[in-house]
Amino acid sequence: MLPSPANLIVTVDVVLLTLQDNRLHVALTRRENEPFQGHWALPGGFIHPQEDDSAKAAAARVLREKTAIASPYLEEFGTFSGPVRDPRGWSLTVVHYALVARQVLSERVALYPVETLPDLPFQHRHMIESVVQRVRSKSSYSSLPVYLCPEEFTIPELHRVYESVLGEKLGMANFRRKLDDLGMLEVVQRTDKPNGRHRPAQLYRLPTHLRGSLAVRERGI
Amino acid sequence: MLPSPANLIVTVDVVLLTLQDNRLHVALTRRENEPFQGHWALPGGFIHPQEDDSAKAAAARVLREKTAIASPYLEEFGTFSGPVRDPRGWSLTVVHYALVARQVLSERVALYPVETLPDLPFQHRHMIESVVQRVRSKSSYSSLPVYLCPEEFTIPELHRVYESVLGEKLGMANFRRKLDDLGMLEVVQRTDKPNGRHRPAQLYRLPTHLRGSLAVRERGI
DNA sequence: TCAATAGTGTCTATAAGACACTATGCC
DNA sequence: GGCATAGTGTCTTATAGACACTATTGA
Repeated sequence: MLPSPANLIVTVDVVLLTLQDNRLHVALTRRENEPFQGHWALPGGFIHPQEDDSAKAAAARVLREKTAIASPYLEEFGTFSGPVRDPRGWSLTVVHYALVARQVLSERVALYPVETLPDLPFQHRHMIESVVQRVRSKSSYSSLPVYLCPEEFTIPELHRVYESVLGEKLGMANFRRKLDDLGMLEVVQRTDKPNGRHRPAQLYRLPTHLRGSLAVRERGI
Repeated sequence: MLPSPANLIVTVDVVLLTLQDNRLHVALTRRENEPFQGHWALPGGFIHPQEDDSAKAAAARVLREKTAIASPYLEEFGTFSGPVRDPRGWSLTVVHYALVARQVLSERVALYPVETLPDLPFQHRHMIESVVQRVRSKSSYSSLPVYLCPEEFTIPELHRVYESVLGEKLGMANFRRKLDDLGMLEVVQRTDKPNGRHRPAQLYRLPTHLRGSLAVRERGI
């Protein structure tokens, strides 16, 4: 058996999601090269065997290079492959997804609401829709949405994040019971003065053993 | 940007699972080529861009060629990649898994209990263990184990299959309620005479709209 | 009628949802 | 004290598990 043919195109793509105005947005960048030069597309690129220890490492590198973001949560979603999705020939891409809190973005990055995407090459629209579905599904039984919050957050904040991602109202009392159950909260003492004219909420962060990973519940959020 | 380097090895592997004596077994084949010629390994091979419409199609072809099995359920698991897992160089493999009812196997295929695997190259052991974990997890809230049954099956049979995969006892009354809830049963009239000297169980099959896919429950089996 | 397995009805325990209540901080 | 948001207690309802019961077949 011979090594795999040289005409097989192997890339990684990253679906980077964040919340803006309580709605999921995806980060798109302008393509610098042909094909589709100048078009919006997912941040993506070739695997560099000399630099990358794995497809996931390649995705992290590509994300860093194209958006200057290092996400605390990055996971493989799956592959998309076939003879027609890239005009250059048979291609395979390993799609990853990442979640970050809203933050300052470089000028070469645009955020689009996941419901109203522009035309995108390489089946990127399909990838984004599939990832969003997976993220909604996983959010319904895990701590995943915490990665859409800043490092320190309050329960009311996290509550709004869950409601935004899932698109439904969640009772606060049950929500707290389930967060307890997930063991995903570590108390943080406030150092700053809260700003409202009302009772300030307790600050929390993700405990060390959960950073970059998920806590999961059998019976949902 | 240039096409991806030719020294990148891209393959597919298939973890084919079946039940034997109420225990999960994985199908292994003898490698025909170097490296590791003659060793047991997962059925796998290169993607053939001329023949294969996708990585999944490549996996189905490889499975057919190496084991003569066409599984009713075949799904992508994920990728394994890096510079060291294949002695020939940086490699990426798209791992798939398939479930079949126990059946006659060609002589070139051996079934090993997933708990007692031989030494395997290419991180195949790790892949099998990860897939088994995923299959157990998915079985706990979906119709997945039905693909370990023959096309027509009884509820007591399916019950034993679930118990074997999950490794725990399940109450029959609840089990039936949940199967109903999944909508995964279509009544089949028996044509043959049942063989025991006791009440024969009703035969069922998967309804057409579920063949090759899954029914899922929010609250588990 | 018996043996053996198939299949059901129902009681109890647990967890989810709803919602009213109390707590706390700032003005 | 009043307002605004944080956080809790508790009642009701839905679902899961246990287990005893009935059903159906062949001998």
